[in-house]
Amino acid sequence: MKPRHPHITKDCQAVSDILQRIGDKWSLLVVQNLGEGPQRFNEIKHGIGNISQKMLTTTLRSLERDGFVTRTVFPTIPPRVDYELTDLGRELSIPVKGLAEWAIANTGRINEARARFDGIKAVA
Amino acid sequence: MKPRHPHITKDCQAVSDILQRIGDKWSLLVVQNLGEGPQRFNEIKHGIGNISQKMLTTTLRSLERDGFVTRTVFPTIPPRVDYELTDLGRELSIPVKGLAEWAIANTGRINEARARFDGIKAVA
DNA sequence: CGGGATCCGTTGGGATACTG
DNA sequence: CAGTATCCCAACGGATCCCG
Repeated sequence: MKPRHPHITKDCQAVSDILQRIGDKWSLLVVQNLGEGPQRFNEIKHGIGNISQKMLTTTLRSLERDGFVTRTVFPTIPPRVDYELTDLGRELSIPVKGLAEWAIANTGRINEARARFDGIKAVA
Repeated sequence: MKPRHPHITKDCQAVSDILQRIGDKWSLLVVQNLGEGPQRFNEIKHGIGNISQKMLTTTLRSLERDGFVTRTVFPTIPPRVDYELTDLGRELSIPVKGLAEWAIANTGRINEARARFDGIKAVA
């Protein structure tokens, strides 16, 4: 009996699950931008730079749904909408920051490995 | 002057970049499985359970390219191929583990937030 | 200003069949 | 056993237009 992986499968699926949420093309950029404090729609948009309005909307809705950000509407003319990280969002950003630092520190090694691999493939 | 985000954009893109690699549907599952030691193709496949052979191949190639796993072929009949984490792969698994533990611990809160959000939407 | 709706190309990923 | 090759569908994501 005694399988080699008692519970890691379930656990890892939880991780895989959350990673598919925040690991999309924009979620982390948005979270990082909001880490500086509440921001308006276009502030985030300009902070990121090349995100389409559609994807920013979609991403913000998704983050809101998962409880990572709050959305506050001021019924003024013109309308104003502020987005802000929740406690959950800020907690999430902690382990993410750990991964972030590793990523920043090791981007070079990954690119080297990739260049090496592609070089071998090209020769072969 | 003094922009609100001096360097976080670049850094965050590095993170976003790596997350798009290992944040796909299967990479982390594979890494976790290989964390137990070297394994053969079908061992990994069965360890994960519902992954298609195509995606396992693709995922392993990708991880190999980025220098996270090594691929060792034994030219026997029938052929045998072992996959194993590299040092880089094991290093990566450390911050990932941090995120993993957070994910496992907070899956409930995310699901609650989601149920709440969807409940509100349904009423509205 | 902050979106929603629509169209459309690109990519991810599963099923199946074939190969060394 | 460990792939490769092909087909095919669904989801992602950008562009554009419209609305309160």
